[in-house]
Formats: sequence, C-alpha cells, structure tokens
Amino acid sequence: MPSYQPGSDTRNRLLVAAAEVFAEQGFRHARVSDICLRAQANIAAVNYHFGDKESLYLAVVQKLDEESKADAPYMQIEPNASPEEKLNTFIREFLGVLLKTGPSTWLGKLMAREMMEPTAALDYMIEKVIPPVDGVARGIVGELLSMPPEAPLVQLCVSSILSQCMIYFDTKEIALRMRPELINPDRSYDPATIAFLAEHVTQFSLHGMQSMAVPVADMPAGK
Amino acid sequence: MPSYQPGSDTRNRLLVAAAEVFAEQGFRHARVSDICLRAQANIAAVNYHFGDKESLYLAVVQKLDEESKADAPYMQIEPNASPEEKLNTFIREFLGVLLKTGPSTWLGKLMAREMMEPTAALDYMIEKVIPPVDGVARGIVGELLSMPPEAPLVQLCVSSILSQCMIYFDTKEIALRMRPELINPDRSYDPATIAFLAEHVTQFSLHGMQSMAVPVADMPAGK
Amino acid sequence: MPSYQPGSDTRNRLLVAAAEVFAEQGFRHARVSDICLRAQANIAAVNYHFGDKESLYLAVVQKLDEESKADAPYMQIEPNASPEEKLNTFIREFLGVLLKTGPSTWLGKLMAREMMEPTAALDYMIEKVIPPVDGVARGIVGELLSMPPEAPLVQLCVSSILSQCMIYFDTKEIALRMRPELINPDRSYDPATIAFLAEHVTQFSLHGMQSMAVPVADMPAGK
Amino acid sequence: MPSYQPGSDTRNRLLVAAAEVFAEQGFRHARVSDICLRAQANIAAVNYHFGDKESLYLAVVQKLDEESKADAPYMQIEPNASPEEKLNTFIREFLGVLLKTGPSTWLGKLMAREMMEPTAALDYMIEKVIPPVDGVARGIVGELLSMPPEAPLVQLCVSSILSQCMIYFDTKEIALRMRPELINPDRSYDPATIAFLAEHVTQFSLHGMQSMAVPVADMPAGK
DNA sequence: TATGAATGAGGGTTCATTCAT
DNA sequence: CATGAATGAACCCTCATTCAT
Repeated sequence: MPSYQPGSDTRNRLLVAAAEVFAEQGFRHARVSDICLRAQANIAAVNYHFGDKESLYLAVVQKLDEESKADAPYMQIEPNASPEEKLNTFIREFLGVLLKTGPSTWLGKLMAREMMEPTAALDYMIEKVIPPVDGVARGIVGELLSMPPEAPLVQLCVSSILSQCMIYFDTKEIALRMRPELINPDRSYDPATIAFLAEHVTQFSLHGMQSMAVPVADMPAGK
Repeated sequence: MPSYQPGSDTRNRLLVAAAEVFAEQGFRHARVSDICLRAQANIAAVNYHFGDKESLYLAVVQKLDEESKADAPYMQIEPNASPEEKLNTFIREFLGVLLKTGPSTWLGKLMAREMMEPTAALDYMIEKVIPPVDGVARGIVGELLSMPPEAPLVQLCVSSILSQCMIYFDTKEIALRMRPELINPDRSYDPATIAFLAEHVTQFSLHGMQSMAVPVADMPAGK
Repeated sequence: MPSYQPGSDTRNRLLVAAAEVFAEQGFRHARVSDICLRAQANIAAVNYHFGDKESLYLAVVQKLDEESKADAPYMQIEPNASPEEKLNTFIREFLGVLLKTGPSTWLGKLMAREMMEPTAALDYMIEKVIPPVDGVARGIVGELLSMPPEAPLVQLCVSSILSQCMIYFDTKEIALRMRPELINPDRSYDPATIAFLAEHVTQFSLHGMQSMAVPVADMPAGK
Repeated sequence: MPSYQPGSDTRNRLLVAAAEVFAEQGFRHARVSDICLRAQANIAAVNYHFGDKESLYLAVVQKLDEESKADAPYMQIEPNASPEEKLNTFIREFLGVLLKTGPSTWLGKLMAREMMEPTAALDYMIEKVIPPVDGVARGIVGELLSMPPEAPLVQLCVSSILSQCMIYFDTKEIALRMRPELINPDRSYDPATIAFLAEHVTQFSLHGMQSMAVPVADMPAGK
C-alpha cells in the first residue's frame, strides 16, 4: 500500500467519485457500490466516512457548490462596464459554465434532478446556490430597466434570460442526437458554439427588455 | 370474475395507471407493483400484457403523445391572424399545456426525465413529439422574421421562446417552495398566473426578435 | 415439484419455521435467512407473505397464542371441584404446559424474551395472552381467599403461585447443567418430575394463602 | 494526550461502560462502538484491551459479581435473629437488590439473559454467583424446616421463595405498562413498594413452609 | 386469458475486527 | 500504549420477472 497523499485519501476519493456517479445517475439510481468501486474504497467506506448515502450526497452538493463558486466568472462582473456589456459577459460566462464540464456542470445536473425528485439537497440549493447567481442577474437587469432588483418585472426578465441559457444544458441529450457535431466527446460544447449562442441570447434579451424599461427622463433619446 | 367491459379492460387500466406512475416517478423509480395496484390488476399483468416494464413505458409514451395531440390547442393556430397574435396564442396555449395537469403535462414530465437519463423513448420523442410543436413554432417565427422556417436564426429564436415557457415547468418544485401561493394543490398553476406569464414571454420575445427581422434596414440608431 | 398439500404450503411452513427460530434466537437474533432455509422457502418469501420480519413475528405470536389456547387444559377447570382441587389442577396443568414442548412452550420463550426487550408483540401478549390465564388463577385464588378476583391480595397470591411455576421454565438452562437427569433430550421435563413439582407448589401455595383468607363467618368451622 | 489518572484509565472506563451497555442490551445486541463511545475510548480499544467482545463480557460479569458481593446485604444475615426474622430480612434485601438499580441489578439482568441464550458466562454464574445466595437461603430455610440445607425439600422451598422475588424483576416491563405508577423513571421500584412486596412474600412463604417442617407432629386439624 | 405464488439478483446498512501508524 | 482508518461478512429488504395453474 502506498503512503497516503494528502488530498487523495479515501474520503476525498469518495467525494470525487460520488460527484460523478450522482451526476450521472441521480441520487436514487446511484449505487454506493459503484461509488466505492470508482473510489477504490471498501463497500463500507461510505457508511464509515459519511454515515449513509444521503449524507454523502449532501456533502457532495456542498463541495460542488464551493468548488463551483471558486471558478464562477459570471459572479465577477466588471463594475464599470455598461449594463449591456455586463449582460453580455454574464450570459457568456453563465453559458460557458453550463456547457463546459466541471464542478458547475455536475452541480447543474444534480440541480436538474432535484427539480424532478427533490431531496433535502434542494433546500440547500434554494438557499445557497441560486441566490448568488440570481442576485447578479437581477443587478444587471435592474440597471438595464432602471428598476430595483426586487421588482417583479426584473424577476420575470431574469427568468427569461436564464431559461434561454439553461435550455441548452437541459436539451443536451437531444442535441447530441440531432446535432452531434456541436458537442465534444466529453459532452462539452465547443467554445465557438458557446460564444455564438451567447451572442444570440444577449441580443434577444437586450431587445426583449428594451420595451420594458421605465420611461424615465434619463433614458437616452430615440427610444 | 366479472366479464370484461370493452374499453376498460385490464390492458387499458394498466396504460392509464402507468402513465400516472411513470409521470410521477420516472421510468426507473416507477414500480410495476404500484402500477398494477393502481390499475387494480395482478402483479403479473404488466409482463403478461406488455412483455416487460420498458415495453409498457413505450406504449405509455405513445398513448400520451396521441392523447396530447388530440387536445393540443397550440397546434391549431388561426391561419388568418397576424403573426404577433399567432405567437401570443401559441405561447399562451403552450404554457397552459405545461402548467396545468393532463396528458400533455405527463408527457412533458416524461420528456424532461428522458433528457436526464435517455431511454428508447427519447428517440420516439425526437421523432414524433417534438417536430410538430417545433414546426408550428418555426412557422410563426419564420413569418415574424420573414425567413424560411429552416433558417438557423429561426431555430435560435424558437429555442429562446420555448425555453422561457419551459422554465416555469422545470422549476415548479422551486416555485412550490418559494412562491407556494402561485400553485394549486394539484400542482397546476392558476389560469390567471399562466395568462400573466404568457403575456410577459410574448412581449419579451416579440421585442427580442424585432431587431433580427430581415430584410428591413439596419436597426435605427442607438444600437 | 410436488403438488401442494393443504396446510403445508410455503406460508404455513414459514410460520412453523419462524416459531422455532424466534423461540430459539429471539426476534432480533433470528435471521430470516434461517427461517426461509428451515421452511425450504426462498429468501424473499418472508417479505412476500408477511411484508417484513416484524410482521412475520407478530403473526407467529398470534398463531402460537391460538394454538396454545386450543390445548390449554388449565383453562378448563372442573367447576364443581373444591377450590383446593382446582388450584392443584391449575398448577399441574400450567406447569405441564410450561415444561413440556409445544406451542405454549414456544410462546413462553417468546414472552420471556419480550420481557427483556419488548417489541410490539408485548402489547399483544398483555392484552390477549396474559388475561385468560390470569383470570382463571384469580378466580381460584379468590374462591380460596373468599375475596373478589380483583382484590389486590388475590393479585399478590396469583403472582406468588405463577412465579413458582415459571421459575422452572426460566431456569431450564441452569437445570440442564446442574440436574441434567431431570430433563429429556428434547428439553422437556419428565411427567413424573412435573407432577412432583406441581405437588410441592400446590402445598406451598395452599398453606401460604391459608393465613390470608378473610375471617368471615361463613368460613367453615375449624378455621 | 493527557497523562493517565490511575484508576480511571481506559480499561476501567471500558469495564464500567460495558457493564451498563451489556445490562441494557444483552451480550449480542450490545455494540462495542456504543461501549467505546460511552467510555470515551477509541473504537479499537475493546479489542486492544480485552482481545474481543466476549472476553470483555466475561470480565464485566466477574467485576459485577465482585462489586455485587461487596454490597449484598442479604448475604450478611444477623446470626442471632430468629429464622423468621432472618427470612424476612433475606427477602427484603434480595428484593431490594433486584428492584433498585446498581451493580447487582445489572448482574441480574445479565443472568436473566444468560438463561435465555447461555454463553460462557453462564458457567461462571452457576459456579460463582448462584451458590452464595443459594447457600444463605438454604441455611435459613433449613433452620425453619429443621432440615439440613442439602435436603431436597429445602431446595424446593428455596426455589419457591426466590421465584416469588424474581418475578417482580422479570415482569418489570409488564408492570411498566400496567402499573406505571409503581415504577420510578430510572426503572427502579419505590422502597415502600419493595417493603410491601417483601412483607407479602415473607408471609406467604412462612406459612407455605409451616406444613412442611419436620419432625413436628402432623399439622393441627383443619388440614 | 389471467393469476397468486415464488424467485434471485442486488440494494443500503451494520458491526466486530484488523492494520498501519 | 493507543488510535483512526479501513475491511468484509452478513443482514433485511426491494422488485422485475417467471412459473404452474
């Protein structure tokens, strides 16, 4: 047996393997035997380190959330940019996070599954995962509409924007069948495709919101 | 043993019960014992009538698709209306189908699950379920953009429009937790709420597409 | 496969095997695999026929109770006999039931275990198993003491009598080690030994209660 | 790591914790993890200090026996008292030991379990635990009956006496359900209740034995 | 045509024990 | 002397499927 390398001990390997298996199979379908196999751990390792399957799942969600936040560029929008640029950046980065592969993608899959069959993890997501990205989006949209971020209309527009991004994540299996050339073997989208989609969503959304901006005096002339 | 009543025999009851259970639980989680119980049929009835669980599932998808088409108002758009009216009608009806309860909703749930873990049914859906609604949407958008329905830009806009509707279906579990007052006990949305959402999506989309229409001159200054 | 003989089908075999195993091992130690093995049934048979281990256990208790009542001679005391004779008969039969082998012995073992680690079955026993024998004993003792069966003193004396019988059941393992000649290979006591013990308990108890009888006028002279 | 305090080291804490857990759960149900937890010791401590679970159990039985003998008042009967007084004292003290809580009670529970599923500890008990109390009881009864302690009749009467005490220990779970007011929250009986029961058992037994005493003439008329 | 009974593979979890440190 | 990590056998239960009738 080789000596343990820090950060690669059984518990961590379990966490990594579980993230993959849970993302692929969902909570209920995932087999702890699979997870242990992939983590090269004993079948009882999950129980020893996490108590039970569900606690492992929660730990995975939490870990993925933290890792995801660590590399979530759409959370760091340049404050001095114009709102249009901000929206463009946000959409580009949000789409990128969804359509590449990485912790955020896994977390996305887990969240999508939680919507279909909620577990205790959904509460965590509603409380910890959604608010940050929702907040950023509302800030940008509020600025665009000259409204406070809490305004109902801002909420509606944020939904419209996020949904246009998420659909490419949700329908990946269909795209894989109808447009396989757009998707890489590792199931990620090509950066060029992502950029193209981002551009469309940005244009569609910017114009979609133009008519909704409050007609205040300080809006630029011509609209 | 009572004699059989045509149209309400075991096979049909099985189909009806299975539709409900599959929609609620998904293919893998659904238990054939539950289905048989709900159909007041013997535990062996599924295997007897359909061979195995998956064949029953396929039969259910097919049946749901047929029933769904039978009452899908968004497929019958008034041909003489203006394209804007057509889009408004389409969105209102599509949202209605997604957010009420009925065969279409069940099929929607099944499709959403197929996106996460595809089975043989996904191919059926890609071939039979999606094209009709996609075709209608592309017709309307093509008309609005003065483009042929096959144009890539039309495809992108259709995605943008459909996604804005589908998000309210996908995030129902979140809405249930954050805005429970919007959702009825039977998990359907209130007609007024649906109408309100449809109005927003229509406005957002109509303006979102305005800038994209050909062959008009470049958009007016300011962009 | 031979055709089924009524009364010896899987469910019944399971019940019989479970009675033995539960009596030998107690509820928790008993393995359903052992039970199924002994019943020549599949490992899933318990779940199929009874739902789970505990329901099987409850069914066993109930069945044993019924069988036990079917051959419980101490419940049928000759009404015209003198109270002394009644007590003698009761003790002799009660001891016999405890120290031979049969449904009552198994039920006795189960009850003894329930006292140490109660399950839902204890409630059944308190409600259904104990009252009948307690009632008979109180009737006899009440007659002997010229008191109503509900009198606290009657209760105390019944406890004293029953305990003297039960100790030979409870300490069978010790007797097996210290006086092996008294116990048959099938773990039952010899009828002669039982008769001898019954005689002692009767004498001890009759005299034990003599001083406690109420000194009413209608007691026969000489006492 | 703090330095060891003599008399409170891991091994002793283990012994104390194990006594409690074994008494509560029995040998097989007791979990070494529980014992280690309660002893604030490592999960491997039992195997390290005692080899395995059963050796720990044996050590516990031995320790409990020693402690029990150290505070067993019924073993120290006043030699000059009348035999009736001696019996009264013995019963009162024996009942007290059984129905309070302490090392003797724990040992009692362990013995009761050994009767149901004997382990190696039963041999120890037969050899070391039972003889002393049996001897005292036989001495008193022998004196009352004017017989040698080894006489079979003495043995029978001792059984009758001890059983009347033990039943209140054995049926504690039933009493807890039918007469909860008699039992304290810590599962011990009230001293007043114990005294009352002791009085009854003494009277019942003294009279029960009267007729058996030799070499007096036949019991007076009436029987 | 239809069923109640039965099956077996496999799921998560428990727990005394072992091992490297 | 002592420990945290890890192990593997075993347990109860689930469930789609099969079989004899």
